[in-house]
Amino acid sequence: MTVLDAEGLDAVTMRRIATDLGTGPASLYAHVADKDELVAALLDRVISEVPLPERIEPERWQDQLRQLIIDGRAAFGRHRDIARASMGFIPTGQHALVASNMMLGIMLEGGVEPRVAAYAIDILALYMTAYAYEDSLENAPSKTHTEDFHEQLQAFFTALPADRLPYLVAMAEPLTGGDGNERFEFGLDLLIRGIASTVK
Amino acid sequence: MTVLDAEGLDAVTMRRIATDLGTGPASLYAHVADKDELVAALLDRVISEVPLPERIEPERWQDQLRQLIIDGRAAFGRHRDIARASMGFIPTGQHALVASNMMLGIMLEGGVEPRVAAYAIDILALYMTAYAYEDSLENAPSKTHTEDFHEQLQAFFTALPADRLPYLVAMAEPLTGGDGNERFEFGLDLLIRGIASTVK
DNA sequence: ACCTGAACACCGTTCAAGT
DNA sequence: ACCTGAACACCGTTCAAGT
Repeated sequence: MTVLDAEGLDAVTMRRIATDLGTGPASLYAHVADKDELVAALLDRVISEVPLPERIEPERWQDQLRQLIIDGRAAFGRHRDIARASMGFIPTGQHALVASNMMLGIMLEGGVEPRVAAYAIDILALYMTAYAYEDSLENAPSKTHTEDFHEQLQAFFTALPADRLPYLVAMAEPLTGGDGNERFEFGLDLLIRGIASTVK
Repeated sequence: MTVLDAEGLDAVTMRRIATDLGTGPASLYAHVADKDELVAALLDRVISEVPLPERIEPERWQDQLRQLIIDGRAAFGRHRDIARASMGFIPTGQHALVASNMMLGIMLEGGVEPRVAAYAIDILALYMTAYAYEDSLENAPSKTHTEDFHEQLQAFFTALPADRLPYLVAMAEPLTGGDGNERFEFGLDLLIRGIASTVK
Protein backbone atom coordinates (compact mmCIF):
# COMPACT_ATOMS: atom_id res chain seq x y z
CA MET A 1 0.00 0.00 0.00
CA THR A 2 2.90 2.32 0.78
CA VAL A 3 4.43 1.67 -2.63
CA LEU A 4 1.06 2.09 -4.37
CA ASP A 5 0.33 5.43 -2.72
CA ALA A 6 3.84 6.75 -3.31
CA GLU A 7 4.46 5.65 -6.89
CA GLY A 8 1.32 4.11 -8.37
CA LEU A 9 0.24 0.65 -9.46
CA ASP A 10 3.05 0.14 -11.98
CA ALA A 11 5.55 0.32 -9.12
CA VAL A 12 3.78 -2.52 -7.33
CA THR A 13 5.88 -5.44 -8.57
CA MET A 14 6.75 -8.61 -6.73
CA ARG A 15 10.39 -7.66 -6.83
CA ARG A 16 9.84 -4.15 -5.52
CA ILE A 17 7.64 -5.25 -2.63
CA ALA A 18 10.16 -7.95 -1.76
CA THR A 19 13.05 -5.48 -1.81
CA ASP A 20 11.19 -3.02 0.45
CA LEU A 21 10.56 -5.90 2.82
CA GLY A 22 14.26 -6.73 2.83
CA THR A 23 13.93 -10.05 1.06
CA GLY A 24 13.81 -11.62 -2.40
CA PRO A 25 10.81 -11.99 -4.75
CA ALA A 26 10.51 -15.73 -4.21
CA SER A 27 9.67 -15.22 -0.52
CA LEU A 28 6.36 -13.57 -1.34
CA TYR A 29 5.04 -16.80 -2.80
CA ALA A 30 4.87 -18.23 0.72
CA HIS A 31 2.11 -15.70 1.47
CA VAL A 32 0.39 -15.17 -1.86
CA ALA A 33 -0.37 -17.46 -4.79
CA ASP A 34 0.61 -14.93 -7.44
CA LYS A 35 0.71 -11.23 -8.16
CA ASP A 36 -3.01 -11.05 -8.92
CA GLU A 37 -3.77 -12.22 -5.39
CA LEU A 38 -1.55 -9.50 -3.94
CA VAL A 39 -3.24 -6.80 -6.00
CA ALA A 40 -6.69 -8.18 -5.12
CA ALA A 41 -5.82 -7.88 -1.44
CA LEU A 42 -4.67 -4.29 -2.00
CA LEU A 43 -7.90 -3.51 -3.82
CA ASP A 44 -10.09 -4.95 -1.11
CA ARG A 45 -8.31 -2.85 1.51
CA VAL A 46 -9.08 0.27 -0.50
CA ILE A 47 -12.73 -0.79 -0.76
CA SER A 48 -12.76 -1.29 3.02
CA GLU A 49 -12.31 2.50 3.34
CA VAL A 50 -15.68 3.19 1.75
CA PRO A 51 -18.11 4.21 4.50
CA LEU A 52 -21.40 2.34 4.34
CA PRO A 53 -24.75 3.63 5.63
CA GLU A 54 -25.56 2.43 9.14
CA ARG A 55 -28.97 1.26 8.03
CA ILE A 56 -30.97 1.12 4.84
CA GLU A 57 -33.63 3.80 4.57
CA PRO A 58 -35.97 2.68 1.77
CA GLU A 59 -37.50 6.09 1.15
CA ARG A 60 -34.00 7.59 0.69
CA TRP A 61 -32.68 4.87 -1.65
CA GLN A 62 -31.57 7.26 -4.37
CA ASP A 63 -29.63 9.44 -1.93
CA GLN A 64 -28.02 6.48 -0.21
CA LEU A 65 -27.03 4.90 -3.50
CA ARG A 66 -25.66 8.18 -4.76
CA GLN A 67 -23.59 8.77 -1.63
CA LEU A 68 -22.14 5.27 -1.72
CA ILE A 69 -20.87 5.73 -5.27
CA ILE A 70 -19.47 9.16 -4.45
CA ASP A 71 -17.65 7.76 -1.42
CA GLY A 72 -16.35 4.89 -3.51
CA ARG A 73 -14.81 7.23 -6.03
CA ALA A 74 -13.25 9.21 -3.19
CA ALA A 75 -11.67 6.10 -1.68
CA PHE A 76 -10.18 5.11 -5.03
CA GLY A 77 -9.03 8.68 -5.48
CA ARG A 78 -6.90 8.41 -2.36
CA HIS A 79 -4.89 5.54 -3.84
CA ARG A 80 -3.50 6.58 -7.17
CA ASP A 81 -4.46 4.34 -10.10
CA ILE A 82 -5.67 1.36 -8.05
CA ALA A 83 -8.97 1.73 -9.96
CA ARG A 84 -7.20 0.22 -12.96
CA ALA A 85 -6.88 -3.06 -11.08
CA SER A 86 -10.62 -3.07 -10.50
CA MET A 87 -11.76 -2.58 -14.08
CA GLY A 88 -13.33 -5.33 -16.10
CA PHE A 89 -13.95 -7.82 -13.37
CA ILE A 90 -16.16 -8.03 -10.31
CA PRO A 91 -14.05 -7.69 -7.14
CA THR A 92 -14.79 -10.62 -4.84
CA GLY A 93 -12.89 -9.60 -1.69
CA GLN A 94 -14.68 -9.54 1.65
CA HIS A 95 -15.22 -5.79 1.75
CA ALA A 96 -16.27 -5.65 -1.88
CA LEU A 97 -18.92 -8.27 -1.20
CA VAL A 98 -20.24 -6.35 1.81
CA ALA A 99 -20.42 -3.16 -0.23
CA SER A 100 -22.17 -4.94 -3.13
CA ASN A 101 -24.63 -6.47 -0.72
CA MET A 102 -25.37 -3.03 0.69
CA MET A 103 -25.93 -1.51 -2.76
CA LEU A 104 -28.29 -4.31 -3.69
CA GLY A 105 -30.13 -3.92 -0.40
CA ILE A 106 -30.56 -0.19 -0.89
CA MET A 107 -32.09 -0.71 -4.30
CA LEU A 108 -34.28 -3.68 -3.44
CA GLU A 109 -35.69 -2.07 -0.30
CA GLY A 110 -36.23 1.05 -2.37
CA GLY A 111 -38.51 -0.87 -4.68
CA VAL A 112 -36.18 -1.52 -7.60
CA GLU A 113 -36.98 -4.78 -9.39
CA PRO A 114 -34.43 -7.55 -8.73
CA ARG A 115 -33.47 -7.85 -12.38
CA VAL A 116 -32.97 -4.10 -12.72
CA ALA A 117 -30.96 -4.00 -9.50
CA ALA A 118 -28.76 -6.84 -10.71
CA TYR A 119 -27.89 -4.98 -13.89
CA ALA A 120 -27.69 -1.60 -12.22
CA ILE A 121 -25.07 -2.70 -9.73
CA ASP A 122 -22.71 -3.67 -12.54
CA ILE A 123 -23.22 -0.40 -14.35
CA LEU A 124 -22.82 1.73 -11.23
CA ALA A 125 -19.64 -0.05 -10.15
CA LEU A 126 -18.32 0.27 -13.67
CA TYR A 127 -19.08 3.96 -13.84
CA MET A 128 -17.44 4.67 -10.51
CA THR A 129 -14.35 2.63 -11.30
CA ALA A 130 -13.83 4.00 -14.77
CA TYR A 131 -14.26 7.54 -13.57
CA ALA A 132 -11.82 7.02 -10.72
CA TYR A 133 -9.33 5.65 -13.21
CA GLU A 134 -9.75 8.66 -15.47
CA ASP A 135 -9.20 10.88 -12.43
CA SER A 136 -5.93 9.11 -11.75
CA LEU A 137 -4.81 9.74 -15.33
CA GLU A 138 -5.51 13.46 -15.00
CA ASN A 139 -3.59 13.61 -11.75
CA ALA A 140 -0.72 11.75 -13.41
CA PRO A 141 2.87 12.59 -12.37
CA SER A 142 4.47 14.86 -15.02
CA LYS A 143 1.52 17.32 -15.01
CA THR A 144 2.01 20.37 -12.82
CA HIS A 145 -1.55 21.67 -12.63
CA THR A 146 -4.84 20.37 -13.95
CA GLU A 147 -5.67 23.45 -16.01
CA ASP A 148 -3.09 22.50 -18.59
CA PHE A 149 -4.70 19.13 -19.05
CA HIS A 150 -8.12 20.55 -19.86
CA GLU A 151 -6.71 23.32 -22.00
CA GLN A 152 -4.69 20.83 -24.01
CA LEU A 153 -7.73 18.59 -24.45
CA GLN A 154 -9.91 21.48 -25.56
CA ALA A 155 -7.24 22.69 -27.98
CA PHE A 156 -7.13 19.19 -29.45
CA PHE A 157 -10.87 19.16 -30.17
CA THR A 158 -10.88 22.70 -31.52
CA ALA A 159 -8.05 21.90 -33.93
CA LEU A 160 -9.93 19.01 -35.57
CA PRO A 161 -11.25 19.44 -39.14
CA ALA A 162 -14.68 21.06 -38.72
CA ASP A 163 -15.92 19.86 -42.10
CA ARG A 164 -15.48 16.18 -41.28
CA LEU A 165 -16.10 16.32 -37.53
CA PRO A 166 -18.52 19.20 -37.07
CA TYR A 167 -20.19 18.00 -33.88
CA LEU A 168 -16.91 17.26 -32.10
CA VAL A 169 -15.51 20.70 -32.89
CA ALA A 170 -18.71 22.46 -31.92
CA MET A 171 -18.81 20.55 -28.66
CA ALA A 172 -15.19 21.20 -27.65
CA GLU A 173 -16.27 23.21 -24.63
CA PRO A 174 -18.93 20.92 -23.10
CA LEU A 175 -16.81 17.86 -23.90
CA THR A 176 -13.80 19.07 -21.95
CA GLY A 177 -15.11 21.80 -19.63
CA GLY A 178 -16.67 21.70 -16.24
CA ASP A 179 -15.55 20.69 -12.83
CA GLY A 180 -14.63 17.02 -12.38
CA ASN A 181 -16.97 16.55 -9.45
CA GLU A 182 -19.82 18.16 -11.31
CA ARG A 183 -19.29 15.94 -14.35
CA PHE A 184 -19.12 12.84 -12.22
CA GLU A 185 -22.29 13.62 -10.28
CA PHE A 186 -24.16 14.66 -13.39
CA GLY A 187 -23.49 11.30 -15.02
CA LEU A 188 -24.29 9.50 -11.78
CA ASP A 189 -27.64 11.24 -11.52
CA LEU A 190 -28.34 10.26 -15.12
CA LEU A 191 -27.80 6.62 -14.20
CA ILE A 192 -29.86 6.76 -11.03
CA ARG A 193 -32.66 8.52 -12.88
CA GLY A 194 -32.62 5.68 -15.41
CA ILE A 195 -32.96 3.14 -12.60
CA ALA A 196 -35.64 5.19 -10.84
CA SER A 197 -37.67 5.40 -14.05
CA THR A 198 -38.28 1.64 -13.80
CA VAL A 199 -39.80 1.98 -10.32
CA LYS A 200 -43.54 2.46 -10.39
CA MET B 1 -3.98 -8.01 -35.86
CA THR B 2 -3.29 -11.64 -36.75
CA VAL B 3 -1.52 -12.18 -33.44
CA LEU B 4 -4.26 -10.38 -31.52
CA ASP B 5 -7.05 -12.46 -33.06
CA ALA B 6 -5.18 -15.72 -32.63
CA GLU B 7 -3.79 -15.33 -29.12
CA GLY B 8 -5.14 -12.19 -27.50
CA LEU B 9 -3.70 -8.85 -26.41
CA ASP B 10 -1.09 -10.30 -24.07
CA ALA B 11 0.56 -11.99 -27.05
CA VAL B 12 0.93 -8.65 -28.81
CA THR B 13 4.46 -7.77 -27.73
CA MET B 14 7.05 -5.86 -29.70
CA ARG B 15 9.25 -8.92 -29.76
CA ARG B 16 6.50 -11.24 -30.93
CA ILE B 17 5.37 -8.94 -33.75
CA ALA B 18 8.99 -8.45 -34.81
CA THR B 19 9.63 -12.20 -34.86
CA ASP B 20 6.50 -12.84 -36.95
CA LEU B 21 7.74 -10.18 -39.35
CA GLY B 22 11.12 -11.92 -39.56
CA THR B 23 13.08 -9.20 -37.85
CA GLY B 24 14.17 -7.99 -34.42
CA PRO B 25 12.26 -5.82 -31.95
CA ALA B 26 14.38 -2.73 -32.55
CA SER B 27 13.21 -2.53 -36.17
CA LEU B 28 9.64 -1.71 -35.14
CA TYR B 29 10.80 1.60 -33.68
CA ALA B 30 11.40 2.89 -37.19
CA HIS B 31 7.61 2.72 -37.74
CA VAL B 32 6.13 3.36 -34.33
CA ALA B 33 7.17 5.56 -31.39
CA ASP B 34 6.43 2.93 -28.77
CA LYS B 35 4.17 0.00 -27.98
CA ASP B 36 1.25 2.23 -27.03
CA GLU B 37 1.22 3.68 -30.53
CA LEU B 38 1.10 0.20 -32.03
CA VAL B 39 -1.81 -0.85 -29.83
CA ALA B 40 -3.62 2.44 -30.55
CA ALA B 41 -3.34 1.71 -34.27
CA LEU B 42 -4.71 -1.77 -33.71
CA LEU B 43 -7.59 -0.35 -31.69
CA ASP B 44 -8.50 2.21 -34.32
CA ARG B 45 -8.61 -0.50 -36.97
CA VAL B 46 -11.09 -2.44 -34.87
CA ILE B 47 -13.22 0.69 -34.44
CA SER B 48 -13.13 1.18 -38.23
CA GLU B 49 -15.21 -2.01 -38.49
CA VAL B 50 -18.15 -0.44 -36.70
CA PRO B 51 -20.83 0.37 -39.31
CA LEU B 52 -22.15 3.92 -38.99
CA PRO B 53 -25.62 5.11 -40.08
CA GLU B 54 -25.64 6.62 -43.57
CA ARG B 55 -27.45 9.68 -42.31
CA ILE B 56 -28.72 11.00 -39.03
CA GLU B 57 -32.48 10.64 -38.54
CA PRO B 58 -33.41 12.94 -35.63
CA GLU B 59 -36.72 11.26 -34.89
CA ARG B 60 -34.97 7.87 -34.59
CA TRP B 61 -32.10 9.08 -32.38
CA GLN B 62 -32.62 6.48 -29.66
CA ASP B 63 -32.65 3.61 -32.16
CA GLN B 64 -29.62 4.89 -34.01
CA LEU B 65 -27.67 5.41 -30.81
CA ARG B 66 -28.65 1.98 -29.56
CA GLN B 67 -27.62 0.27 -32.79
CA LEU B 68 -24.25 2.03 -32.84
CA ILE B 69 -23.38 0.79 -29.35
CA ILE B 70 -24.55 -2.72 -30.18
CA ASP B 71 -22.42 -2.75 -33.34
CA GLY B 72 -19.47 -1.41 -31.38
CA ARG B 73 -19.65 -4.23 -28.89
CA ALA B 74 -19.88 -6.71 -31.78
CA ALA B 75 -16.75 -5.29 -33.43
CA PHE B 76 -14.81 -5.54 -30.19
CA GLY B 77 -16.17 -9.03 -29.72
CA ARG B 78 -14.53 -10.13 -32.97
CA HIS B 79 -11.07 -9.23 -31.65
CA ARG B 80 -10.49 -10.99 -28.38
CA ASP B 81 -9.64 -8.71 -25.46
CA ILE B 82 -8.77 -5.60 -27.48
CA ALA B 83 -11.43 -3.82 -25.40
CA ARG B 84 -8.94 -3.84 -22.53
CA ALA B 85 -6.72 -1.48 -24.49
CA SER B 86 -9.61 0.93 -24.87
CA MET B 87 -10.61 1.22 -21.23
CA GLY B 88 -10.00 4.30 -19.18
CA PHE B 89 -8.97 6.65 -21.91
CA ILE B 90 -10.70 8.29 -24.86
CA PRO B 91 -9.47 6.74 -28.13
CA THR B 92 -8.29 9.49 -30.45
CA GLY B 93 -7.68 7.56 -33.66
CA GLN B 94 -9.26 8.73 -36.93
CA HIS B 95 -12.06 6.18 -36.91
CA ALA B 96 -12.76 6.67 -33.22
CA LEU B 97 -13.17 10.40 -33.81
CA VAL B 98 -15.57 9.82 -36.70
CA ALA B 99 -17.63 7.44 -34.59
CA SER B 100 -17.68 9.86 -31.65
CA ASN B 101 -18.71 12.67 -33.94
CA MET B 102 -21.56 10.52 -35.24
CA MET B 103 -22.78 9.64 -31.75
CA LEU B 104 -22.76 13.29 -30.74
CA GLY B 105 -24.59 14.22 -33.92
CA ILE B 106 -27.28 11.63 -33.35
CA MET B 107 -27.93 12.93 -29.85
CA LEU B 108 -27.76 16.65 -30.64
CA GLU B 109 -30.05 16.37 -33.67
CA GLY B 110 -32.35 14.27 -31.51
CA GLY B 111 -32.74 17.15 -29.13
CA VAL B 112 -30.37 16.10 -26.36
CA GLU B 113 -28.80 19.08 -24.58
CA PRO B 114 -25.10 19.59 -25.43
CA ARG B 115 -23.98 19.15 -21.86
CA VAL B 116 -25.97 15.94 -21.45
CA ALA B 117 -24.67 14.64 -24.79
CA ALA B 118 -21.11 15.39 -23.75
CA TYR B 119 -21.47 13.36 -20.57
CA ALA B 120 -23.56 10.66 -22.20
CA ILE B 121 -20.98 9.87 -24.84
CA ASP B 122 -18.39 9.05 -22.19
CA ILE B 123 -20.78 6.83 -20.29
CA LEU B 124 -22.00 5.01 -23.39
CA ALA B 125 -18.48 4.37 -24.68
CA LEU B 126 -17.48 3.20 -21.23
CA TYR B 127 -20.42 0.84 -20.95
CA MET B 128 -19.79 -0.68 -24.35
CA THR B 129 -16.08 -1.11 -23.77
CA ALA B 130 -16.36 -2.55 -20.28
CA TYR B 131 -19.02 -4.97 -21.40
CA ALA B 132 -16.97 -6.08 -24.38
CA TYR B 133 -14.04 -6.65 -22.06
CA GLU B 134 -16.16 -8.75 -19.74
CA ASP B 135 -17.32 -10.75 -22.75
CA SER B 136 -13.71 -11.45 -23.64
CA LEU B 137 -13.07 -12.73 -20.11
CA GLU B 138 -16.02 -15.12 -20.34
CA ASN B 139 -14.81 -16.40 -23.67
CA ALA B 140 -11.33 -16.85 -22.21
CA PRO B 141 -9.13 -19.73 -23.42
CA SER B 142 -9.26 -22.55 -20.83
CA LYS B 143 -13.08 -22.55 -20.67
CA THR B 144 -14.80 -25.10 -22.86
CA HIS B 145 -18.36 -23.84 -22.78
CA THR B 146 -19.98 -20.76 -21.30
CA GLU B 147 -22.48 -22.66 -19.15
CA ASP B 148 -19.74 -23.65 -16.74
CA PHE B 149 -18.79 -20.04 -16.23
CA HIS B 150 -22.27 -18.98 -15.22
CA GLU B 151 -22.85 -22.07 -13.12
CA GLN B 152 -19.60 -21.48 -11.26
CA LEU B 153 -20.49 -17.84 -10.67
CA GLN B 154 -23.95 -18.69 -9.42
CA ALA B 155 -22.53 -21.38 -7.13
CA PHE B 156 -20.14 -18.78 -5.72
CA PHE B 157 -22.95 -16.39 -4.79
CA THR B 158 -25.14 -19.15 -3.40
CA ALA B 159 -22.32 -20.39 -1.16
CA LEU B 160 -21.86 -16.99 0.54
CA PRO B 161 -22.96 -16.57 4.19
CA ALA B 162 -26.63 -15.61 3.98
CA ASP B 163 -26.64 -13.97 7.41
CA ARG B 164 -23.98 -11.41 6.48
CA LEU B 165 -24.75 -11.01 2.77
CA PRO B 166 -28.49 -11.68 2.51
CA TYR B 167 -29.15 -9.63 -0.61
CA LEU B 168 -26.26 -11.12 -2.57
CA VAL B 169 -27.36 -14.67 -1.78
CA ALA B 170 -31.00 -13.96 -2.54
CA MET B 171 -30.01 -12.37 -5.85
CA ALA B 172 -27.70 -15.14 -7.04
CA GLU B 173 -29.97 -15.96 -9.95
CA PRO B 174 -30.65 -12.47 -11.39
CA LEU B 175 -27.00 -11.49 -10.76
CA THR B 176 -25.58 -14.29 -12.85
CA GLY B 177 -28.42 -15.51 -15.04
CA GLY B 178 -29.74 -14.37 -18.35
CA ASP B 179 -28.44 -14.24 -21.84
CA GLY B 180 -25.41 -12.00 -22.39
CA ASN B 181 -27.08 -10.09 -25.21
CA GLU B 182 -30.19 -9.55 -23.16
CA ARG B 183 -28.22 -8.23 -20.18
CA PHE B 184 -26.21 -5.91 -22.39
CA GLU B 185 -29.24 -4.46 -24.14
CA PHE B 186 -31.18 -4.14 -20.92
CA GLY B 187 -28.42 -2.00 -19.39
CA LEU B 188 -28.06 -0.05 -22.61
CA ASP B 189 -31.76 0.76 -22.66
CA LEU B 190 -31.48 1.90 -19.04
CA LEU B 191 -28.79 4.37 -20.06
CA ILE B 192 -30.62 5.63 -23.12
CA ARG B 193 -33.80 6.02 -21.07
CA GLY B 194 -31.82 8.15 -18.62
CA ILE B 195 -30.62 10.36 -21.46
CA ALA B 196 -34.09 10.55 -23.03
CA SER B 197 -35.58 11.61 -19.70
CA THR B 198 -33.66 14.89 -20.00
CA VAL B 199 -35.23 15.68 -23.38
CA LYS B 200 -38.42 17.69 -23.07
C1' DA C 1 14.60 6.75 -43.90
C1' DC C 2 14.92 2.29 -42.54
C1' DC C 3 17.08 -1.65 -40.39
C1' DT C 4 20.19 -4.48 -37.25
C1' DG C 5 22.77 -6.90 -33.18
C1' DA C 6 23.65 -6.37 -28.84
C1' DA C 7 22.85 -4.68 -24.65
C1' DC C 8 20.32 -2.45 -20.54
C1' DA C 9 17.21 -2.61 -17.04
C1' DC C 10 13.66 -4.67 -15.85
C1' DC C 11 9.47 -8.41 -15.17
C1' DG C 12 6.64 -12.95 -12.81
C1' DT C 13 7.38 -17.44 -11.49
C1' DT C 14 9.69 -21.96 -10.36
C1' DC C 15 12.57 -24.98 -7.98
C1' DA C 16 15.84 -27.27 -5.18
C1' DA C 17 17.58 -26.45 -0.92
C1' DG C 18 17.47 -24.83 3.51
C1' DT C 19 15.25 -23.63 8.70
C1' DA D 1 5.19 -23.42 7.35
C1' DC D 2 8.21 -20.11 5.85
C1' DC D 3 12.28 -18.45 3.51
C1' DT D 4 16.30 -18.23 0.18
C1' DG D 5 19.61 -17.92 -4.09
C1' DA D 6 19.73 -18.81 -8.45
C1' DA D 7 17.82 -19.50 -12.54
C1' DC D 8 14.25 -19.53 -16.49
C1' DA D 9 11.80 -17.34 -19.82
C1' DC D 10 10.30 -13.48 -20.87
C1' DC D 11 9.47 -7.89 -21.37
C1' DG D 12 10.08 -2.56 -23.70
C1' DT D 13 13.46 0.43 -25.17
C1' DT D 14 18.06 2.42 -26.47
C1' DC D 15 22.10 2.95 -29.05
C1' DA D 16 25.93 2.71 -32.07
C1' DA D 17 26.52 1.05 -36.41
C1' DG D 18 25.16 -0.07 -40.76
C1' DT D 19 22.43 0.50 -45.83
